Amino acid sequence: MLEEEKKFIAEYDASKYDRPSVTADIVIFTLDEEDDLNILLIKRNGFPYKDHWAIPGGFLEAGKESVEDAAKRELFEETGIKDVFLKQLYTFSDPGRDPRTHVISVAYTALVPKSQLTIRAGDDAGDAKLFKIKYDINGIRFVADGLSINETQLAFDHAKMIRMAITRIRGRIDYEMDAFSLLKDKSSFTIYELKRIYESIKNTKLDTANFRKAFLRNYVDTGVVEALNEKREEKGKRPTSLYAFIEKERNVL
Amino acid sequence: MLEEEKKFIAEYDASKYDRPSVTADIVIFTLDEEDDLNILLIKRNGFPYKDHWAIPGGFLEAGKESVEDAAKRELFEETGIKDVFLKQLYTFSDPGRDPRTHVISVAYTALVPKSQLTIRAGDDAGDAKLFKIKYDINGIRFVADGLSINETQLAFDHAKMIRMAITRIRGRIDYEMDAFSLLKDKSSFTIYELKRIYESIKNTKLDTANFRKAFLRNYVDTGVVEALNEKREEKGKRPTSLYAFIEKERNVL
DNA sequence: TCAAAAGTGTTTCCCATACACCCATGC
DNA sequence: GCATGGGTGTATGGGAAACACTTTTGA
Repeated sequence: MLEEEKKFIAEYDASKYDRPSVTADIVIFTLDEEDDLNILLIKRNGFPYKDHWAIPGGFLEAGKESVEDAAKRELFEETGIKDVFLKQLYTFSDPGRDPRTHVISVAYTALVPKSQLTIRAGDDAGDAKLFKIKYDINGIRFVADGLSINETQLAFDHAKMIRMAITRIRGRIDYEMDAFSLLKDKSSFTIYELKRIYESIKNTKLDTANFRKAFLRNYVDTGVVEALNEKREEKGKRPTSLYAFIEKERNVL
Repeated sequence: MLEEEKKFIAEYDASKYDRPSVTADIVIFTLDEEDDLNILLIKRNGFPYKDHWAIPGGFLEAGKESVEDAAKRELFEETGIKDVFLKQLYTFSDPGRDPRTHVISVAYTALVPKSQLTIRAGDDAGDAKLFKIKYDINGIRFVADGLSINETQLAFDHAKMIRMAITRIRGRIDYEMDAFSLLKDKSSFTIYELKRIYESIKNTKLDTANFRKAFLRNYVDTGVVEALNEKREEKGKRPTSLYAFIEKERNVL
């Protein structure tokens, strides 16, 4: 590096430009016992939007971490989860979206099997809960034991983030491997477990025969999934063939 | 709003959290006279990466504008273009990606017909040029009259941004309406002009008959494109039917 | 009459969809 | 037996790909 350049950088005064605050926010999807799509919301402890429900997230520690690392850190603090599928969704940056100051939020999507989730209310959250996602004419509703929240009641522009995350995941599921992230056990699952994940995300019923054929063609024949020569037995049912997902490097796009 | 909340916001001290700088960077694609895909690069006037080529961009004026508005402002300053198709690509936030300080860059993609581009070197740029995008075994090269730049020579992580932008646009072109943005005249174009755009972006040759059928089915039959009952005559060629793109609200996803 | 580009028709194959039907298990 | 869910076979239709062919123009 040139001397001149070293000098420039040493004397660089970042404060001459106004800087925004930056947060990482995470839309965490999971499936509940009934195979319905759920989302994790936390109840805000402080202002603004005190006592409103929101998606988890927190401020970037500038100079120390990337926003994705901040998201991972927050995710771990909020849910105890590590090594999770985290996908950048969109960056929200309207100057007025947070009443305190200009806050830019980079939203991420995480797909997590419920068995791996440890939900706990952190410092900033009075409560943390999984909510079923229900669709009606007025938009999306979030439902958990007794509680029913309309999307307009969420903090900040979090409803927009969630809507975007649902749209995105639905669009991606057919040609990406996102669905596998929601399996309880990626290295031993049945076609029908995977099918139920697809159905929950797309909010439709799928044909068994056709799903099976697509599964074999797209995943097994291409080597993404390996057929284990084992069966899982459950009472009252015919034993089911098991498959294993071969983990690959994940693309950030 | 509660009194308590008002007080909280009034007394909120944003400076207690370290904040990063934020920039908007723009990958501007266009087609040249030979229908090759081009990208706009500027030569940096100041440190860091002085005299290196980079994609245009600039700092967000925090509190005054969204990052997208900053991108539009920079785009106008650099190219004289307004009302352009701008798509958020990805947010880059590694703490070390800029030697000055932690700089988070939100990258955007713009597709602009060359006829609408007014290229001029701005305050921060010693030079601004359109470069042909060439692919070889070593990656991408950028070529303009005499100049040939390897992707590793670009400033910051801009090579990564460009590669991502190309991948994204290729993936989107078949099911989005991005290609229309590159037409000289969206309200009067031929099938073959559109076909050449597809070919440049995908870097392949397409079959005339099949492209025509897909065009009629996907765009004309769905009302996205209207068949004008006019023909454009050019010497030496059979007259070509003209079509008009019906502009719709654009989705940010 | 020839080159160049516009435009048409046909055939083949793959795949999505629909749906009827058979299989293995526990009770 | 029958309910439950696992698993198979087949018929249909539409679209993608390949390609041979015709049309209109200017030179």
